[in-house]
Amino acid sequence: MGALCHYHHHNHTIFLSSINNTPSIHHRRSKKPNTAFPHSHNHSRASSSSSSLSPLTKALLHAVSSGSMQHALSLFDKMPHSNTFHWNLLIRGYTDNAFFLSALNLYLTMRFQGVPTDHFTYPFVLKSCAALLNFREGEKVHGTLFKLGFAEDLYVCNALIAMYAKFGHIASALRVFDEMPLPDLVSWNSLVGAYLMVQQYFTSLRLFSQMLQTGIRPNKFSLINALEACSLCSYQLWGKEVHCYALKLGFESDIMIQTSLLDMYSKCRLLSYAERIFDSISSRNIVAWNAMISAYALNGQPIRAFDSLERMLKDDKLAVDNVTLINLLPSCAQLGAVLQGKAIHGLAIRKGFLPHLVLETALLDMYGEFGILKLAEVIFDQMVDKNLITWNAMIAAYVQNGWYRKALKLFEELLSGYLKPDTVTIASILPAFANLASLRECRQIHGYIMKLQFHLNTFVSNSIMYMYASCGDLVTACRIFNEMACRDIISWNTIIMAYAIHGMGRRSIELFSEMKRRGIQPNDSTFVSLLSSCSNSGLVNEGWAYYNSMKLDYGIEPKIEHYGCMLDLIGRTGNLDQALSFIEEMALLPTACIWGSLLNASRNKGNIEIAELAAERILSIKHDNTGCYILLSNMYAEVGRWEKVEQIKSIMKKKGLEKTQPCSTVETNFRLHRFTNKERSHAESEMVYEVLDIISRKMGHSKCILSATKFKPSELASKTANSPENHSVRLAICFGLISTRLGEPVLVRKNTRICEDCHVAAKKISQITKREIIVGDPKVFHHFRDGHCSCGDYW
DNA sequence: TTAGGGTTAG
Repeated sequence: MGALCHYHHHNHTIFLSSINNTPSIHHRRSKKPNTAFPHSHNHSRASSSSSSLSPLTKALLHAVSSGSMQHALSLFDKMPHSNTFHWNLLIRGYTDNAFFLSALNLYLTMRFQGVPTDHFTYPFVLKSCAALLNFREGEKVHGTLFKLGFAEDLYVCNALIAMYAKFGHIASALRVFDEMPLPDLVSWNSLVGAYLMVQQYFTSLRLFSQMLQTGIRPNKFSLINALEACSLCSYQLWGKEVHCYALKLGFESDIMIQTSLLDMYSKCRLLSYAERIFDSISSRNIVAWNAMISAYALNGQPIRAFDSLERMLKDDKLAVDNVTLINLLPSCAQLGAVLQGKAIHGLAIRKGFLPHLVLETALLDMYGEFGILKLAEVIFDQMVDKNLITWNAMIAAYVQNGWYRKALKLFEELLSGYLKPDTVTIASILPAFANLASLRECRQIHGYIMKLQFHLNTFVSNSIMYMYASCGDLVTACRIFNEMACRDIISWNTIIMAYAIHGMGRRSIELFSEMKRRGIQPNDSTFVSLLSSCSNSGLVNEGWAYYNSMKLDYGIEPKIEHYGCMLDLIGRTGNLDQALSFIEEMALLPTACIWGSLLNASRNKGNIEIAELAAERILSIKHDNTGCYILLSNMYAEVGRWEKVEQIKSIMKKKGLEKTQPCSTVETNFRLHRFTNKERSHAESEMVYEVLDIISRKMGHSKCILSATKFKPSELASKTANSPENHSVRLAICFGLISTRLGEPVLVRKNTRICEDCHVAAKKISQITKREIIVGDPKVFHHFRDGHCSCGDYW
C-alpha cells in the first residue's frame, strides 16, 4: 500500500500540507456552569466521587448501568431526597436503552417539579430529541439550557451539533460550533458528519482540512468521515491523501478504516485498489465482505459479486445478513437474473429480514429494472414504512418502463402527503412530464422547481431542458442551457439531442464543436445525440464521419443505439441493400428497434418484401408490437393488397391489439384542445372546417397536389373511409392558426407519426399562411417553414 | 454520569 503514498506530492494536496505531529490540544471545560443561578446550589455534591455515595444511590447507579430500568425506577421512587444526579442517572438509563420518549418525559417532569438540571443532564436530553427527530422540543431544550447558562459547555455543545445534524439543520449546527469557545475533536467530527448528512461533501472536506490546520490530530472517526466525503465526491486524489494519512497515523490494520478505504476506492471507480485493500484485511468480517460485494456491483462486475458471496459462505463460514442481500440485488438487476433476484427475495423472507425499509426498497428497485412492475407495486403497497427514497424508486420504476400516467399519479400523491420531494424525485418525474404534459403543465412544474430552488441542481436542469425540448419549446430549452451555471457532459448531450429532436442537425454539430473547444470529452451518449441529429436532418456524410471518428478518435465502441441511428441514416438514402448488410455486419445482435428502423426505411422506399422480412423479425422478438402491424397494414393498403390488410386486422383482433386512435393537440393559453380524425365535437369545429376549406382551396386542387403517395390505386379512396383531408393534424393546425398570435409558431403535438399527405399539406400551409408550423410526433418535431420541412421529407 | 463509529435502497 505504500505505493499509494506518492500522491501527497501532487498539486491537489489539500490536507497533507497541514498535517504535522503536534499533539492534540487539551480542551478543558471553558466555563463553569452558572453558579449564580438559583437552581445550581447543590451542583457540586452531584459531581462527588462514588465512594461517598449513599447505598441507595449506589444501587440506582448499578441498576442503570446494567440496563434494568424497571428496577432503577422503583429505587428512584423509594428515594426520600432525590437530587439532580439521580434524575440524570435515570435519564441516562432511558437514553442508553433507546427509551427516548421516557427520557424526554422524565426531563420535562424534572423541570416541572423544579429540580435543577445541570450540564450533565442536557447531552442525554438532546440525544433523545435527536433520536425522536423532535425538532420542536429540541429547540425548546436548547433555549432552556441557553437561559440556564449551559450553552458554553463542551459536551452540551457537541450534543447540540449532533442533534441539529440529525435534523438536517446545518445552519444551527454551524452556529453552535461557531459560538463555541474551544471546539474539540468531537465537535469537529460532529460538524464534518453534519455536512455529510446534508450531502455537502465539499464543505465537509474543507472543514476536515480546517481541522487539521488548527493542529487537531484526527482519530479514526475523523478519517472515516473524510473517506466517505471523498467517495461521495468521487475524488480519487483526496481519497488517496486521506489513505496516506491513515497509514501515517497507524490505522493500517484497523478493519473499520480498511473497510472505509475499500468503499472509497470502489466509489472512486478504482476497483483494483479496493480489491488490494480487501486482500490486505487479515480477518474479514461480514461488513468487509458486504463492502466488497457492493464494490463489484458498483463497478459493473456482477459475476464477481456472486463469486465473493460464495467465497464468503465457504471460506469464511459467514452467514449473509440483510445488507449482504441488499448489496447483491443490483448485481441481479445488471445480469437480468430474475430467478436469482426472486431467490434472494425468498431468502429474505425465510430469514425473517422483512419487513425492512432498505431491503424492500432495493427489491422494489430491482423488480423495476427487470420491468416486472406488478411485483414492484406489490412491494410498494405492502410496505409499512416508506421514506422518500422508496417513493422515488417507485416513481423511477414507472418512468423507466414508460408508465408515465402511473408515475404522475404517484407523484401527485407524494405531493399531497407529508414527504417533500427532493432533486432526485424531480429529475425522475420530469421525463413523465416530457412525455405526457402540456406546455402549460411543464411551465407549472418548472415554477414549482424554481420555488424549491432545485433548478440550481445540474441534474434537475438537464431534465428541465429535455422536458421543454420534447414538449416542443426548443427556445426555452436553449435558454435554460445558456443560463446554467454548471454544465456537465449530460447538459451538452441533452442540448445536442434537443436540436436533434427538432431536426436542426447543423446546430447540433456546432454545439458539438463548441463542447470540444471547451475541453469537454464526449462520451457514448454524446454520439447517440449527434448521430440521431445527423440522421434526423439528413446529414448523411457527416453522420458517417462522426460514426467513424467515434471509434477511431475516441475509442468508443458502438452500442445498439448507435447502430440504430446509422440504420436510420442509411435508410434515408433508400439503399436497402446497404441497410441489410449493415445489420449483418453489426457486432451486436439486432433488436426489435433495429428491425423497426429497417421497416421504416422499406416503407419509405415502398419495398414490401423487405418490410415483410423486418416485420417478421420484429414480431418474433416483440409479438405485441402494434405499430409494426399498422405500418405493414398501411403498406399493403397502399399497394392494394386488401387480403393482407384483412389478415393483419384479424391477427390483431385475435391478439387483442388495438390501433392507437390518432389524435392531435394544440395549446392555447388556458387549455389543451384535442382533435381526432374527422373531429366535429370541438366548440369551434365549424370555424375550423371553414378555415380548412379556405386553405384547401388556396392550396389549389388538393387532390392532385396532395397525392404524393407513391401507390394510390383509384379504389383506395373508397376503401379508406378515413380521407387525409380530415386528419386530426390538419384540424389542429387550422385551429392553431386562428387561436394563436400572428408571428408565433403554431405548435401541434401528435400521438402517431404524420402521414405523407398531411406532411405535404403542412408544408403548403406554412407557405400560404407565412406561419411556422411545428408538428411533433413521438419521435421528431417537424418544423414547417416557407414550404419546407426540417426533416428533409424523411421520417 | 456527559459526544461520534466501517458495508445498506432513488
